[in-house]
Amino acid sequence: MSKATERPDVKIEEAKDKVIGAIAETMDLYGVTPAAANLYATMYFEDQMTLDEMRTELGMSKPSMSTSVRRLQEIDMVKKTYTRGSRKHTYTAEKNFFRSFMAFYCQMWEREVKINLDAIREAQEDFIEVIKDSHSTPEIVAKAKKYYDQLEESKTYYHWLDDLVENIRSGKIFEFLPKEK
Amino acid sequence: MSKATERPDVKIEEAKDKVIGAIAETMDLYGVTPAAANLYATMYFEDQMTLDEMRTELGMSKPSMSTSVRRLQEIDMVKKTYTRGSRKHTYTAEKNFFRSFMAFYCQMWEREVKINLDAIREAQEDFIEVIKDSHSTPEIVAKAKKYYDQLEESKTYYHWLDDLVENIRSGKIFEFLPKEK
DNA sequence: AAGAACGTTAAATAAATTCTGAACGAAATT
DNA sequence: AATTTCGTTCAGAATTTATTTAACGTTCTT
Repeated sequence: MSKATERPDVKIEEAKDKVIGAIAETMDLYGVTPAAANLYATMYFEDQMTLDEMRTELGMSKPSMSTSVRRLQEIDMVKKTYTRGSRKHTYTAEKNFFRSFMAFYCQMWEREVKINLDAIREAQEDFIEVIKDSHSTPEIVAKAKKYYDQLEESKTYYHWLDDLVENIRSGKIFEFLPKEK
Repeated sequence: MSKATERPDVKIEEAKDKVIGAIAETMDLYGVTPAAANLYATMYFEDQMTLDEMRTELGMSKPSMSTSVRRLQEIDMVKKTYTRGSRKHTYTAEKNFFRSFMAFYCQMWEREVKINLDAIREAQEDFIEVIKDSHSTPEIVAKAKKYYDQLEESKTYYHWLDDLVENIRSGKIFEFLPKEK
């Protein structure tokens, strides 16, 4: 069976599937399950979907769709939409990849900054105590100083990352890197 | 047993462990296994390590260290170092987080751009064929046009991402976002 | 108020990853 | 050449993660 003689409606679905496959494949970077990745990619071509539509479209269980769509909402790649009349919840995919990018990475990077800076602050306090401790041998003090400085140095990176997040959130990044070339 | 009366050398190890825990925790974002994350975080405080040192330090098997260190090399977070005299391979962790950041994200984003742009190109060709196909009904043609335009629109994002990668690789990003504030 | 429609939770099953022990191969030492 | 050292590959075990079936609670409909 040759592709050239294929019915147009079938050909459309196959073309969509190529893109759906690519999006889903690269979404592992976003730390979502395959089900969630496939779901988002499928929704990318749909206006809005209900849980039941998702289930029939992807051939998966309803709880699976329920948890997947919740995860996608957490990273702001899917929004719940109000549809009057219908009792079923409807959801739409964020189709603007710039917004998906911004929402996801800002969230993740902020988490990275917070967790690491908190740990660094605690550790640096400990190192200072060791340095001031009269029981510490000169070797121990030297070691503590070395680690303290290494952490101090690394803070530059986390502050930079924080700055990056801010510039992405505010849209200022697009002054430097315009969307259109 | 109170922390205040703790021996300095023990206190140093505990302080290090706080940071090791934080780094390892946030490294899930980098798509590495827990073993690899722990290994990198441990190596962050070491000059260089051999496989056997890793094994004893983390209390894991040698094959596990071998695969972990290979994965870390793939994303340029660990480099193999030549140590004369020793037959054992030695490895050092990339301690400059800017370089880790750049290497990892540029690699991942380039992959995302390539996979998706390839799929988009193929799909757009298909949509054009459908549009030109005399067997296509007006509804089918309209649908194909809609999808074609949606993909065309999304290409802006991938080109921007490609541009971002380029500016990170070249270091030009730091003209806009300096490392030191 | 009873019943149906929805979505979620919980427990279980299934699937995929990760890790280990054993065997292997290459390189160096004796 | 034989033996040891070192790193990797491979097959299986163990753990974790993802998914499903079944039951539950809520809200709407009649």
